[in-house]
Order: sequence, then C-alpha cells, then structure tokens
Amino acid sequence: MMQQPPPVPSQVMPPPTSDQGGQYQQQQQWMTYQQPPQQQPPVPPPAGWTPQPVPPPSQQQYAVPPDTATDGIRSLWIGDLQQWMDENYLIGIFAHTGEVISAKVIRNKQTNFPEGYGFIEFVSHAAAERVLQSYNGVQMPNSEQNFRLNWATYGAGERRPDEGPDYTIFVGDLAADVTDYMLQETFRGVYPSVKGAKVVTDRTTGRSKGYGFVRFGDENEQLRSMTEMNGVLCSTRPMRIGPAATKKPVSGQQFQKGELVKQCSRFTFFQTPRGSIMGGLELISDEMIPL
DNA sequence: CGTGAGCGG
Repeated sequence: MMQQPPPVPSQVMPPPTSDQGGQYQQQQQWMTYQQPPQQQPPVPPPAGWTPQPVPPPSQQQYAVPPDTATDGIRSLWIGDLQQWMDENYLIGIFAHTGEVISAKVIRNKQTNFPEGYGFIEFVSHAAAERVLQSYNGVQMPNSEQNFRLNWATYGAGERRPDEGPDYTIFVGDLAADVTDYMLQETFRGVYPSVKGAKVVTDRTTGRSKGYGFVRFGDENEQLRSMTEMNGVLCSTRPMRIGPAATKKPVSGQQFQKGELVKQCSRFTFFQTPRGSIMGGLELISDEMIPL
C-alpha cells in the first residue's frame, strides 16, 4: 500500500529533503549522538514510580567510550514504536542525559518498514538503568502512547547462550499502568528464576489489554507462583493468575485450528483374534489446535 | 474474562 508521510511533529521532523517522492531514505540506519537537542525535555515521569529524577543535562559533549567487558548490558529494547519514530527521534529524547550513544530502529529487510521496535545504547549499564527506571511507562514525547522499555537481552552482535525451557503463566486483571518491567519485577522479587514478563498491548494504540505473561526458568517456581501470587497487587489491582495456554509451535510453521499437530505412538505387540502375535504402531495421544 | 510473538550486523 502507499504510505503517506506521517504527521510528524516539527520537533522530530526529519531534515527536509529535496526529493519529491515523500519516501524516506534509509542509507543511515544508525544515528549517533552529535549535538545537544533543541527540543523540549520529555514528559516527566508520574509521581510514585520514578525513584530518582533523570540527572540534569550533562556538560559533556561526547559520550565516554563504553566499557563492554565489565559493565554489563548497556542497551535497552524499546517497543511499540510508530512508523515515524526514527533514530533521530529516539536519540533526541535521551540526548539531554549526555549518556546515549546510539539508537537503531529495526526495519524489515525487504520492505524497509519499521518493525515497531529498536535498541538504544548508552554509555553504561547505570545510564541505561536510569532511563529504564524513569521513562518506562510514561508518555512518549509527541505521542499518545507510553514508553515501552526493557533491557536488551544481549548487546549488539553478542551470542545468545543456550537457554533452557520456559515455564509461563498467564496474568490477567492487570491495571492499565502496569509495564513489562513492573510485572517482571513484581515476580522476580519472589522468584529468582523469572526470565521476563510481557504485558500484551494493542499494536496500534500501545495500550495494555489488561493481561500478560511471566516466564520462569524453574518449573517449581512457576507452579508455586500460580497460587502464591494469585490476588497479589501489581500496581493497583490484584492479579488473576492462570496457566498459559498452549504456545504456538516454535518452528516457522503455521497451523490451522482443528489441525492435528502432534501424535505420539509406540510400537507394541498385540494378539489377533486368531491368536497370532503381531507388532504395530499404537496411538497413545494426539494434540489438536482447539477449534 | 483478556492466552503475545518482542532482540539487531
């Protein structure tokens, strides 16, 4: 379909281009911090969530070199991005901290349209954490929706180690202001094996649908949490916890509802009506996608 | 009252 240039607020408009097509050029996917922003500071976090305000604008003009080896993850994952929110926009938001190194919006390899998420790299783990704590869940500049931030799982280009299985629970009755991070921390404080949490949101509005998921590395903690955390407050509402419904199969395949997706058989021996012994496959169980 | 899909060269 044709994409019209989005209604970008002037503060974050890309520089005017001379081409008539109205198409964005993407030869530069990475934007790097270069100069102080001329835009207004972001919306302050609401009372009661931010433990500390964002530090005032720093005097330093250039980011200090990152210390990859000793400092841990310095990148944040950011989701629910609108089409017009480019690297320039992301950097502009955090530039006043003087601690942002770069931003990247992930785009589809074929269509080059934004996939709705990106990464922001900071000079240090601590700098990233300050942003995570103070901006997560508050309103994004020039947007109706809220920041959706989390730790990037790994730094750019880093290998992901083999992960064990996930044990997931469903969490319903979530208050509207509950973010992934809040949900995750609510459980992680009690269950060390918590790997992550996700609040399901409407892709277009970015608003919570009121439920989410928490993933555990340890099955016992998953099971315990289902009774222990049921009815516990997260933000302002008691959570309602249940088992997570069957996940989609993990391969790239798609399955239709009603389709048989798994069969389990074993080779057994049985006796025919005539008394002879034969071997054959016996169906033990199968699984269908619910209609 | 609702069972996503979200990790980059």
